[in-house]
Amino acid sequence: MARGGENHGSISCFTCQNRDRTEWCALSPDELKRFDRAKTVRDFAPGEPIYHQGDPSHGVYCIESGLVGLRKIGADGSSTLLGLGFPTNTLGYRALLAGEEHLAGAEALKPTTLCFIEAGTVRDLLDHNPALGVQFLERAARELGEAEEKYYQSVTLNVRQRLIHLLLILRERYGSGQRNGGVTLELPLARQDIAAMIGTRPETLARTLKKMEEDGVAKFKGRRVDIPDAGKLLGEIEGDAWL
Amino acid sequence: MARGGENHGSISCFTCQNRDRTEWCALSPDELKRFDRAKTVRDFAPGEPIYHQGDPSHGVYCIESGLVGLRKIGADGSSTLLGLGFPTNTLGYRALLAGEEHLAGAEALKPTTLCFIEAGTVRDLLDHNPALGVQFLERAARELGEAEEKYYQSVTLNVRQRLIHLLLILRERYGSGQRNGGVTLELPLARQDIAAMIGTRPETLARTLKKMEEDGVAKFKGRRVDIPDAGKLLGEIEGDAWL
DNA sequence: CGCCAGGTTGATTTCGCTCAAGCAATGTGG
DNA sequence: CCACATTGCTTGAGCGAAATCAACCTGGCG
Repeated sequence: MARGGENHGSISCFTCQNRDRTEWCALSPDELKRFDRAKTVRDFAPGEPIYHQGDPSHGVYCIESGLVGLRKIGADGSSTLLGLGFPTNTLGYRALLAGEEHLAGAEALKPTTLCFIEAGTVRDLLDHNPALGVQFLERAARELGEAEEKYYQSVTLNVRQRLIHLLLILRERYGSGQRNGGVTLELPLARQDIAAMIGTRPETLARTLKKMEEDGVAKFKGRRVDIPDAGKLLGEIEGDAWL
Repeated sequence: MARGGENHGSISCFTCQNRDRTEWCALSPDELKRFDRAKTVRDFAPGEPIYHQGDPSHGVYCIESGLVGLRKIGADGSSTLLGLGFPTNTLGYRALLAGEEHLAGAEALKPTTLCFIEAGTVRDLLDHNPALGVQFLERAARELGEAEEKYYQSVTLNVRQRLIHLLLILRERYGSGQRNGGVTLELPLARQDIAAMIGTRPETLARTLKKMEEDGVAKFKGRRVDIPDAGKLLGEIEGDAWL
């Protein structure tokens, strides 16, 4: 188990590149000052837990950089990734606002830096700045739509189609186009975690990857994926509502 | 196709029994007056559509009485029920807040009365009353949790377990306890729709029901269900996080 | 070098879907 | 009132997708 770094006070919300793409863009300069003073910055190594499934919410976590996974462990020990957290995303707000426990645990999947803001501070800001509430409301509404869509896909699509959907989402962040119309991407996830993301087993995933290689729609070498013709991938899932 | 009733002005928000269990409890008397004047009341017969999948959101619908289903139709014509709307629930707020189309269509499953509030009015109230936003925020956070849980169950549980979860939810509203510790419930749904709720086919559902009867855990006569020992049902899904 | 976690492969089984037919219950028109 | 479509539900047979169980690679890494 790798150890993550400790606090480092070097990061300021005022210089944060992400800020205007987060909910916190609604804060006034005064509020931002308060927010900046109240926050705690912390680094996490891959695999390191951020909070645990079943914990009450102590506050929210704003992702500065890296990648985090929301993992739910079943009674039988099986693990499912309910979602990913990217930079600019705020984690843990759901449990805080609903007054519930965390449904899933959060852990770093890549070296990650995030800012923790204590529950009381969040609630206080929320009480005094309606615009912040609106930001979170819009965010919650969007995520609710995504969650419903994910459910719908899980009951209507097979493993191969679900995998393709995941690849297309990851392409937006980790993909790089190529001259010939193809795409290459460096996956941020291990096989096990890809399986956990689409709700299947590693064995089934391996077989699906192999079949896709045989069909010539993608090539998988370690975490590198080559997609010669993205259109062919899209063709396999056409008919789906796409966002 | 049965025709629903027309507008009837007889219902007032001031005498509405449900009001303090809805988001609109946050409205001031003044705002409520405005809300009451702006609303449109309408009856729907079973099967009648309220709004359609893919429509932009024109406003929200507050369920006064009855039952509504949120149905998503696939490219192949298959239908999935993404959720149910009970009295006191407000429908259509997600699409409005996220600025998206309706992911699913809404239709009455039982004779239903609901109040429509036009988008502009909702936005206006939201802008002037932060407490209303907080109400919707809490609601969205709760529903987000439910949606994630539903997704999780769809990838980890089999048909029988998903059916049991549904029965336990319906028991809360349609169940009546019996002297001997058993429960009887009158399902508000046809077989097809029960199947659509748990993401399976009617044939599979029929087989599952039969097996459960053979196992003596429940008896299904039409829409009436008899559960001699609720503990036995709970036993089959124990280990799950329960709310 | 040996160990171990992660990944792949193979054999088998289970679950749920598809297709097809049969069977009430309900409705409709003659 | 009866012949008959229609619709919703059940049953059966066969198939296919994915889980399971088990073995075997592979590439770090102490």
